[in-house]
Amino acid sequence: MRAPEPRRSRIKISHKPRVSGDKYQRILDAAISVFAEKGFYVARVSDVAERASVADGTIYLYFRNKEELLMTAINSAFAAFMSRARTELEAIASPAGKLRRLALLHLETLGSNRELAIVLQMELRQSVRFLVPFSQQHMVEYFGLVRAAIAEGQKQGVFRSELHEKIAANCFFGAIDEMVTSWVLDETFYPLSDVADSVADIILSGLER
Amino acid sequence: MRAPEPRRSRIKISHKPRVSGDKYQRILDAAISVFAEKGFYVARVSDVAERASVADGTIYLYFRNKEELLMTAINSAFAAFMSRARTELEAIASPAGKLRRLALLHLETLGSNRELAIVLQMELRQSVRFLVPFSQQHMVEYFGLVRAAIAEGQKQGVFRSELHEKIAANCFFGAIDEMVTSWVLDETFYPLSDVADSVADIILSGLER
Amino acid sequence: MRAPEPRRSRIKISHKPRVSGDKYQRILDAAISVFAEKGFYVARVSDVAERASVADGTIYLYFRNKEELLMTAINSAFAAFMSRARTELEAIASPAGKLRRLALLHLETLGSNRELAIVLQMELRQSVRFLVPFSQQHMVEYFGLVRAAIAEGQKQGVFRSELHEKIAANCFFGAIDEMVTSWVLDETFYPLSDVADSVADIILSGLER
Amino acid sequence: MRAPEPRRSRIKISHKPRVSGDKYQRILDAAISVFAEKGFYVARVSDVAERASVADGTIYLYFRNKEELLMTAINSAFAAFMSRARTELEAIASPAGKLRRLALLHLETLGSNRELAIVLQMELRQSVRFLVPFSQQHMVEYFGLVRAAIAEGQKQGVFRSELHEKIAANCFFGAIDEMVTSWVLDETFYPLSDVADSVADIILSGLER
DNA sequence: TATGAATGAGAGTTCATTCAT
DNA sequence: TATGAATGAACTCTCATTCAT
Repeated sequence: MRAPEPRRSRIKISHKPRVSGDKYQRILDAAISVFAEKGFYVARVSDVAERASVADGTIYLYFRNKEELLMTAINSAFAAFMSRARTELEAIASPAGKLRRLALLHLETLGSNRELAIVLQMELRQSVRFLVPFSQQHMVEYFGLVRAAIAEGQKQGVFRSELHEKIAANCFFGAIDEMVTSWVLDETFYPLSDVADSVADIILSGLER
Repeated sequence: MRAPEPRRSRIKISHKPRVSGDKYQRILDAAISVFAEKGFYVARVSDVAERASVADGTIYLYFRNKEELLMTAINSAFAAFMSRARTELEAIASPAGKLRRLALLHLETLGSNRELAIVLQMELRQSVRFLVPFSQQHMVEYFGLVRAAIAEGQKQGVFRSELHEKIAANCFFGAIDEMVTSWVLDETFYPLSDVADSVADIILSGLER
Repeated sequence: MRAPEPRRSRIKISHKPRVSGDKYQRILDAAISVFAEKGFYVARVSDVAERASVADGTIYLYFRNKEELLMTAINSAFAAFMSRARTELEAIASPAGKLRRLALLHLETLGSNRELAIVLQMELRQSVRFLVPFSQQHMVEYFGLVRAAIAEGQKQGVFRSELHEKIAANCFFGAIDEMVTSWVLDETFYPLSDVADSVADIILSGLER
Repeated sequence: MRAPEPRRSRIKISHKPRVSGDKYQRILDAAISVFAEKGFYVARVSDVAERASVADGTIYLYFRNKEELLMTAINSAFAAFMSRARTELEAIASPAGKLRRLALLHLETLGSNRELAIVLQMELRQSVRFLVPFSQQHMVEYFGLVRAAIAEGQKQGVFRSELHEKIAANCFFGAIDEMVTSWVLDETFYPLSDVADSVADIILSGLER
């Protein structure tokens, strides 16, 4: 994902490496960090600016408003995850293997970026309700991967066919998601990815005939 | 839970039936309703007052501030649920039966009170992070019920003993929780309790040896 | 014109004399005064609040925003003038007498309230262009009085009938208006109403056959 | 009026034809246009820059600040008008003829440049109050022409000598000015210069003995 | 000369909370 | 107990101006 030109600027061709790209990413990182720490509504735009070592006004060169800053932060993180997930899952044949891989990927990704995990657990949920359906789209995509694997497993006869595919997907996602939540709230920062196998084990046992 | 005296009241013995209890509960109901609709931060105290047909200032006779209003609303709802859950579970012997009953109770309760469901899904999570550990306590209690049932099942040999009890509890809770979330976000309001069996089925199959 | 209830308040019946009316008028007066001194755009809302001895937020109990504050200030002043003008002109039979009276009234009113004069000279003009056609309406009414008198004079044969009524009205108004402007800009505060006769004399001589 | 060197330019002798003059004038034109459209305070410097196809910063090479940009724009337009007016009036002998010519010139000039008319009607007035007495000077000069003609007419006995020369000048100017204002606000863009004769007729009749 | 990304002071406005009634 | 007008701290966002390139 390329850092865009500042919003107000007219297009210009520059021979020197852009520094703005740097700023754009710094603001995004600072946003994740600050929103994770304080929550979207409690965080002030100037907190983000300060953490990004940027003037308040600079943020508005890149983002229309505070909300867009949150959305962009969430989306770019989510998009990166989905792109990786899609690629990795393609290489795996068995539905169970796919789900197992997805669980690991999910927990690894968030387990290695606690701030992002917090923002996704807390703010994404809010944004799904209130803000643009933009972010809802990501969840739909994610669930798409899960449901496809489950449906395929049912067709192949390895998963119980009497289960409703959507309910099963919710159980799968919910179980993983709750691991993240409890990890986020936990004081002792054990490696989140360690539990991936256990979770996958329970859910897959529940799905398999 | 008893409706308390307004905070600032001077000591006074009244022979008239309390109308304050009425107002107290109306404010609490209005709070759930408004917070569900707009979210805690977007909702204004005056919105709650208006929905409760009460003056803005009246709210501060019963609650120290906006935050306490949220906490109290969440807690009173949660306490009611936990009290019922505890009672009902006592009457059930088998660990699997307990979990099955809990799933149904959880989904029935929230499925019959959408606004409450929304507040718990969205605001409880936030409050667990930021506000008093007060609300965290409830979660701990809830998980206590789940973990006790799982541990008992393992001791009885009906649940696989190699599973980490806490992880299993997370899977159970997460699966149910995600059903609520997806129901809350779903446009089509199907009866949430209908899925209780399916969810319990998947998770229990995953737990049972 | 009655001072309205604060905007946010729910209707309430009070037996005590309202103090808010006091505040409403104080804010309006302060607005005229501050806008006269600094101009609408340079004046800060907090300047108005300070001059009215009121908190910043109080202004927003009575006015939706800064612009509405200006509009209301202008309109209430203008409405008072127009109401008086209409009444007085009714009592006068001859068209020339009416115009002469109007000139005096105009110059007396503004000459005795320099701040109002400034706001009308400077801000009304702007508002006529940019803001609601609300304020334009007032000008149309004023010109209505002038044009009616001119038309009547032409019908009676005392004013030259070859003159375009609208152009004549513009000359009349423009001459008076310019007297106000030059008085507003002048350092020496001579009584503005003193020049009413001279101005009326010149214009009426120009109109009469 | 010569386009000056950009303010911060280092001394340098250039053999190439000046393009800067081009930019200087483009900025001035853009300023008139944008200020006419939005008003001085609502217009942003970047609006002017955009309309002049120039970078924001470039404007500050030629003008100290936004205010100076307005003042210069007004002054250069006014100066051009005054220079032409002075020349033309010299060639006319009779005071009445001079005033008649001035009315036509005024209405022709503004009638053929609506944007300039708007800026002068709206912004000049403001600037006369708040900004440098710089612009006031122009008005004084203009009035000087009018008053000289009136005084001369009184000396020659063609204008009524009992009239106060300054009041008469105000009537003359106010009448013309109001024609411009009403034309500016009017939707139907009739030729402004067409009314010059009528206006001059009314005022001169008022002045003549 | 020219650019436009960056700055940051400062504006309008909101709203949780108070307190006189 | 109850009210709601009043408060003012604090927020988001704008935009004139600067300066490194």
